[in-house]
Amino acid sequence: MDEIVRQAVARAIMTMRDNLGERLTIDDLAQAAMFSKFHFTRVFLRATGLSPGRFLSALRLAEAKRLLATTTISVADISHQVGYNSVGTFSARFSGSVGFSPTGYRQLRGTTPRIAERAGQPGSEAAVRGHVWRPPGAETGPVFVGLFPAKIAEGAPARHVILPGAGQYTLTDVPLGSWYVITHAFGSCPNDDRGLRPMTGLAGPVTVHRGVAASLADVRLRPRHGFDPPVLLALPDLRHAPARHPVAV
DNA sequence: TTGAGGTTCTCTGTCATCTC
DNA sequence: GAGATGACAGAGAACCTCAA
Repeated sequence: MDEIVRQAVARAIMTMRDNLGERLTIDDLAQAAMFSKFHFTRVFLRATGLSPGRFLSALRLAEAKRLLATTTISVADISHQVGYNSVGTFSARFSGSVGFSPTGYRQLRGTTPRIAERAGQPGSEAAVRGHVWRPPGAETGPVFVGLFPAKIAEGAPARHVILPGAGQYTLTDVPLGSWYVITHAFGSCPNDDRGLRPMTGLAGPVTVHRGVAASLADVRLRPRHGFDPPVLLALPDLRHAPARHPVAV
Protein backbone atom coordinates (compact mmCIF):
# COMPACT_ATOMS: atom_id res chain seq x y z
CA MET A 1 0.00 0.00 0.00
CA ASP A 2 1.23 3.46 -0.91
CA GLU A 3 2.71 5.27 2.13
CA ILE A 4 0.66 8.42 1.43
CA VAL A 5 -2.53 6.38 1.31
CA ARG A 6 -1.53 4.51 4.46
CA GLN A 7 -0.99 7.78 6.34
CA ALA A 8 -4.25 9.23 5.03
CA VAL A 9 -6.27 6.21 6.14
CA ALA A 10 -4.48 6.23 9.50
CA ARG A 11 -5.40 9.91 9.97
CA ALA A 12 -9.03 9.16 9.15
CA ILE A 13 -9.15 6.24 11.60
CA MET A 14 -7.52 8.40 14.28
CA THR A 15 -10.20 11.04 13.65
CA MET A 16 -12.85 8.36 14.05
CA ARG A 17 -11.37 7.08 17.32
CA ASP A 18 -11.04 10.61 18.73
CA ASN A 19 -14.61 11.55 17.82
CA LEU A 20 -16.69 8.42 18.40
CA GLY A 21 -19.45 10.45 20.04
CA GLU A 22 -19.52 13.14 17.35
CA ARG A 23 -21.53 13.19 14.15
CA LEU A 24 -18.79 12.49 11.57
CA THR A 25 -19.52 12.60 7.85
CA ILE A 26 -17.53 11.23 4.90
CA ASP A 27 -16.60 14.84 4.16
CA ASP A 28 -15.06 15.26 7.64
CA LEU A 29 -13.06 12.05 7.28
CA ALA A 30 -11.96 12.84 3.73
CA GLN A 31 -10.81 16.22 4.99
CA ALA A 32 -8.76 14.54 7.73
CA ALA A 33 -7.26 12.26 5.08
CA MET A 34 -6.73 15.26 2.75
CA PHE A 35 -8.48 13.50 -0.19
CA SER A 36 -11.71 14.19 -2.03
CA LYS A 37 -14.54 12.18 -0.55
CA PHE A 38 -14.78 10.08 -3.71
CA HIS A 39 -11.14 9.11 -3.73
CA PHE A 40 -11.11 8.74 0.04
CA THR A 41 -13.96 6.21 0.03
CA ARG A 42 -12.12 4.12 -2.56
CA VAL A 43 -8.72 4.06 -0.83
CA PHE A 44 -10.29 3.47 2.57
CA LEU A 45 -12.20 0.47 1.24
CA ARG A 46 -9.03 -0.87 -0.34
CA ALA A 47 -7.00 -0.42 2.88
CA THR A 48 -9.46 -1.77 5.43
CA GLY A 49 -11.93 -3.88 3.47
CA LEU A 50 -14.81 -1.80 4.84
CA SER A 51 -16.41 1.47 3.81
CA PRO A 52 -15.66 4.44 6.12
CA GLY A 53 -19.22 4.44 7.41
CA ARG A 54 -19.17 0.78 8.33
CA PHE A 55 -15.72 1.06 9.88
CA LEU A 56 -16.86 3.98 12.05
CA SER A 57 -19.99 2.10 13.03
CA ALA A 58 -17.83 -0.90 14.00
CA LEU A 59 -15.54 1.27 16.14
CA ARG A 60 -18.57 2.72 17.92
CA LEU A 61 -20.01 -0.69 18.70
CA ALA A 62 -16.60 -1.98 19.84
CA GLU A 63 -16.35 0.95 22.28
CA ALA A 64 -19.90 0.20 23.47
CA LYS A 65 -18.86 -3.43 24.08
CA ARG A 66 -15.91 -2.23 26.16
CA LEU A 67 -18.08 0.14 28.23
CA LEU A 68 -20.75 -2.51 28.79
CA ALA A 69 -18.22 -5.09 29.93
CA THR A 70 -16.09 -2.83 32.13
CA THR A 71 -18.42 -0.15 33.55
CA THR A 72 -21.90 0.16 35.08
CA ILE A 73 -22.93 3.06 32.82
CA SER A 74 -26.55 2.64 31.64
CA VAL A 75 -27.26 1.38 28.12
CA ALA A 76 -28.88 4.73 27.26
CA ASP A 77 -25.80 6.69 28.36
CA ILE A 78 -23.45 4.37 26.48
CA SER A 79 -25.53 4.71 23.31
CA HIS A 80 -25.12 8.50 23.53
CA GLN A 81 -21.42 8.28 24.38
CA VAL A 82 -20.69 6.30 21.24
CA GLY A 83 -22.65 8.62 18.97
CA TYR A 84 -26.17 7.22 18.73
CA ASN A 85 -29.07 9.60 19.36
CA SER A 86 -31.56 6.79 19.62
CA VAL A 87 -31.26 3.96 22.17
CA GLY A 88 -33.57 1.92 19.94
CA THR A 89 -31.22 2.17 16.96
CA PHE A 90 -28.24 1.43 19.18
CA SER A 91 -29.86 -1.62 20.72
CA ALA A 92 -30.92 -3.01 17.34
CA ARG A 93 -27.49 -2.43 15.76
CA PHE A 94 -25.69 -3.87 18.78
CA SER A 95 -27.84 -6.99 18.85
CA GLY A 96 -27.40 -7.57 15.13
CA SER A 97 -23.61 -7.20 15.22
CA VAL A 98 -22.65 -8.72 18.57
CA GLY A 99 -25.26 -11.44 18.76
CA PHE A 100 -26.59 -10.32 22.13
CA SER A 101 -28.61 -7.34 23.33
CA PRO A 102 -26.58 -4.74 25.28
CA THR A 103 -27.83 -5.96 28.66
CA GLY A 104 -27.37 -9.58 27.63
CA TYR A 105 -23.78 -8.85 26.65
CA ARG A 106 -23.17 -7.06 29.96
CA GLN A 107 -24.51 -10.06 31.90
CA LEU A 108 -22.06 -12.30 30.03
CA ARG A 109 -19.23 -9.89 30.96
CA GLY A 110 -17.99 -9.75 27.40
CA THR A 111 -17.68 -13.42 26.51
CA THR A 112 -20.14 -16.08 25.44
CA PRO A 113 -20.17 -19.83 26.08
CA ARG A 114 -21.59 -20.54 22.60
CA ILE A 115 -21.91 -18.86 19.19
CA ALA A 116 -25.17 -19.02 17.25
CA GLU A 117 -24.90 -19.50 13.48
CA ARG A 118 -26.77 -17.67 10.74
CA ALA A 119 -30.43 -18.72 10.72
CA GLY A 120 -32.25 -19.54 7.51
CA GLN A 121 -29.09 -20.56 5.64
CA PRO A 122 -29.46 -24.12 4.39
CA GLY A 123 -26.24 -26.11 4.17
CA SER A 124 -24.90 -27.35 0.85
CA GLU A 125 -22.93 -30.48 1.77
CA ALA A 126 -19.87 -28.52 0.66
CA ALA A 127 -16.94 -27.91 2.99
CA VAL A 128 -14.41 -25.11 3.37
CA ARG A 129 -11.10 -26.29 4.73
CA GLY A 130 -7.57 -25.09 5.07
CA HIS A 131 -4.75 -24.43 7.46
CA VAL A 132 -4.44 -21.63 9.99
CA TRP A 133 -0.77 -20.64 10.07
CA ARG A 134 0.75 -18.76 12.98
CA PRO A 135 3.67 -16.33 12.56
CA PRO A 136 7.10 -18.02 12.78
CA GLY A 137 8.02 -18.58 16.41
CA ALA A 138 4.69 -17.34 17.73
CA GLU A 139 2.49 -19.17 20.23
CA THR A 140 -1.29 -19.00 20.14
CA GLY A 141 -4.17 -20.16 22.27
CA PRO A 142 -7.49 -21.40 20.89
CA VAL A 143 -8.32 -20.07 17.42
CA PHE A 144 -11.79 -18.97 16.31
CA VAL A 145 -12.44 -19.65 12.60
CA GLY A 146 -15.68 -18.29 11.14
CA LEU A 147 -17.33 -17.69 7.78
CA PHE A 148 -18.76 -14.20 7.28
CA PRO A 149 -20.30 -12.43 4.28
CA ALA A 150 -18.01 -9.38 4.71
CA LYS A 151 -14.47 -8.68 5.92
CA ILE A 152 -15.63 -8.14 9.50
CA ALA A 153 -16.56 -10.55 12.26
CA GLU A 154 -20.04 -9.15 12.69
CA GLY A 155 -23.34 -10.93 13.19
CA ALA A 156 -23.75 -14.67 13.29
CA PRO A 157 -21.17 -16.60 11.24
CA ALA A 158 -22.47 -18.95 8.54
CA ARG A 159 -20.30 -21.69 10.06
CA HIS A 160 -17.57 -21.64 12.66
CA VAL A 161 -15.19 -23.80 14.63
CA ILE A 162 -12.85 -23.18 17.56
CA LEU A 163 -9.51 -24.95 17.20
CA PRO A 164 -7.23 -25.76 20.15
CA GLY A 165 -4.51 -23.84 18.31
CA ALA A 166 -3.23 -23.00 14.85
CA GLY A 167 -3.59 -25.91 12.44
CA GLN A 168 -5.94 -27.66 10.09
CA TYR A 169 -9.64 -26.69 10.08
CA THR A 170 -12.76 -27.95 8.27
CA LEU A 171 -16.13 -26.23 8.11
CA THR A 172 -18.82 -28.60 6.83
CA ASP A 173 -22.30 -28.15 5.38
CA VAL A 174 -21.42 -24.61 4.27
CA PRO A 175 -24.29 -22.62 2.68
CA LEU A 176 -23.91 -21.67 -0.99
CA GLY A 177 -22.50 -18.21 -1.55
CA SER A 178 -19.40 -16.11 -1.12
CA TRP A 179 -17.72 -16.10 2.28
CA TYR A 180 -14.69 -14.61 4.01
CA VAL A 181 -12.78 -16.83 6.44
CA ILE A 182 -11.98 -14.71 9.50
CA THR A 183 -9.79 -16.03 12.30
CA HIS A 184 -9.21 -14.57 15.75
CA ALA A 185 -6.93 -15.68 18.56
CA PHE A 186 -4.61 -14.44 21.27
CA GLY A 187 -0.93 -15.16 21.03
CA SER A 188 2.57 -14.05 21.83
CA CYS A 189 5.30 -13.25 19.31
CA PRO A 190 9.03 -13.80 19.74
CA ASN A 191 10.96 -10.61 20.65
CA ASP A 192 7.73 -9.06 21.92
CA ASP A 193 7.34 -9.00 25.71
CA ARG A 194 3.90 -7.36 25.68
CA GLY A 195 2.29 -10.71 26.58
CA LEU A 196 -0.81 -12.07 24.86
CA ARG A 197 -1.86 -9.93 21.92
CA PRO A 198 -4.96 -10.23 19.72
CA MET A 199 -4.16 -11.87 16.39
CA THR A 200 -6.25 -11.96 13.27
CA GLY A 201 -6.29 -13.56 9.84
CA LEU A 202 -8.44 -13.25 6.75
CA ALA A 203 -8.90 -15.28 3.58
CA GLY A 204 -11.35 -15.09 0.76
CA PRO A 205 -13.79 -14.53 -0.60
CA VAL A 206 -14.37 -18.26 -0.93
CA THR A 207 -17.24 -19.03 -3.26
CA VAL A 208 -19.18 -22.20 -2.50
CA HIS A 209 -20.85 -23.50 -5.67
CA ARG A 210 -23.45 -26.19 -6.00
CA GLY A 211 -21.76 -29.53 -6.77
CA VAL A 212 -18.32 -28.51 -5.46
CA ALA A 213 -17.31 -30.78 -2.56
CA ALA A 214 -14.70 -28.59 -0.87
CA SER A 215 -13.03 -25.20 -1.16
CA LEU A 216 -9.57 -24.46 0.19
CA ALA A 217 -8.70 -21.35 2.17
CA ASP A 218 -5.48 -21.09 4.15
CA VAL A 219 -5.26 -18.25 6.68
CA ARG A 220 -2.18 -16.61 8.17
CA LEU A 221 -2.53 -15.25 11.69
CA ARG A 222 -0.76 -11.96 12.43
CA PRO A 223 -0.94 -9.38 15.22
CA ARG A 224 -3.87 -7.00 14.79
CA HIS A 225 -3.06 -3.50 13.54
CA GLY A 226 -5.00 -0.25 13.38
CA PHE A 227 -6.48 -0.88 9.94
CA ASP A 228 -8.20 -4.08 11.08
CA PRO A 229 -11.88 -3.62 11.83
CA PRO A 230 -12.76 -4.65 15.40
CA VAL A 231 -14.27 -8.07 16.14
CA LEU A 232 -17.89 -7.25 16.99
CA LEU A 233 -19.26 -10.76 17.41
CA ALA A 234 -19.23 -11.93 21.04
CA LEU A 235 -16.74 -14.81 21.29
CA PRO A 236 -15.78 -17.29 23.99
CA ASP A 237 -12.84 -16.15 26.13
CA LEU A 238 -9.99 -17.27 23.87
CA ARG A 239 -7.38 -16.18 26.43
CA HIS A 240 -8.45 -18.81 28.93
CA ALA A 241 -10.42 -21.36 26.93
CA PRO A 242 -8.99 -24.84 27.38
CA ALA A 243 -6.85 -25.85 24.39
CA ARG A 244 -8.25 -29.32 23.76
CA HIS A 245 -10.39 -30.55 20.90
CA PRO A 246 -12.18 -28.45 18.28
CA VAL A 247 -15.60 -27.29 19.46
CA ALA A 248 -18.27 -29.15 17.51
CA VAL A 249 -20.49 -27.03 15.27
C1' DT B 1 -5.65 8.46 -11.58
C1' DT B 2 -8.94 11.46 -9.83
C1' DG B 3 -13.24 14.03 -9.73
C1' DA B 4 -18.10 14.34 -10.49
C1' DG B 5 -23.16 13.20 -11.46
C1' DG B 6 -27.01 10.20 -10.97
C1' DT B 7 -29.13 6.20 -8.96
C1' DT B 8 -29.59 2.67 -5.59
C1' DC B 9 -29.45 1.02 -1.20
C1' DT B 10 -28.18 0.90 3.60
C1' DC B 11 -28.39 2.96 7.97
C1' DT B 12 -30.36 5.86 11.40
C1' DG B 13 -33.92 8.16 14.07
C1' DT B 14 -38.50 8.13 15.54
C1' DC B 15 -42.36 6.08 17.34
C1' DA B 16 -45.37 2.53 19.19
C1' DT B 17 -45.62 -1.44 21.75
C1' DC B 18 -44.15 -5.03 24.62
C1' DT B 19 -41.44 -7.38 28.39
C1' DC B 20 -39.01 -7.56 32.59
C1' DG C 1 -39.04 2.85 34.55
C1' DA C 2 -35.54 0.83 31.69
C1' DG C 3 -34.66 -1.65 27.91
C1' DA C 4 -35.89 -4.55 23.64
C1' DT C 5 -38.12 -5.02 19.24
C1' DG C 6 -40.27 -3.96 14.84
C1' DA C 7 -42.10 -0.80 11.19
C1' DC C 8 -41.38 3.08 8.50
C1' DA C 9 -39.49 7.35 6.29
C1' DG C 10 -35.67 10.23 5.30
C1' DA C 11 -30.76 11.16 4.95
C1' DG C 12 -26.59 10.05 3.53
C1' DA C 13 -23.29 6.68 1.87
C1' DA C 14 -22.07 3.42 -1.73
C1' DC C 15 -21.93 2.15 -6.31
C1' DC C 16 -21.68 2.71 -11.26
C1' DT C 17 -20.30 5.21 -15.01
C1' DC C 18 -18.12 8.70 -17.54
C1' DA C 19 -15.00 12.66 -18.35
C1' DA C 20 -10.72 15.20 -17.84
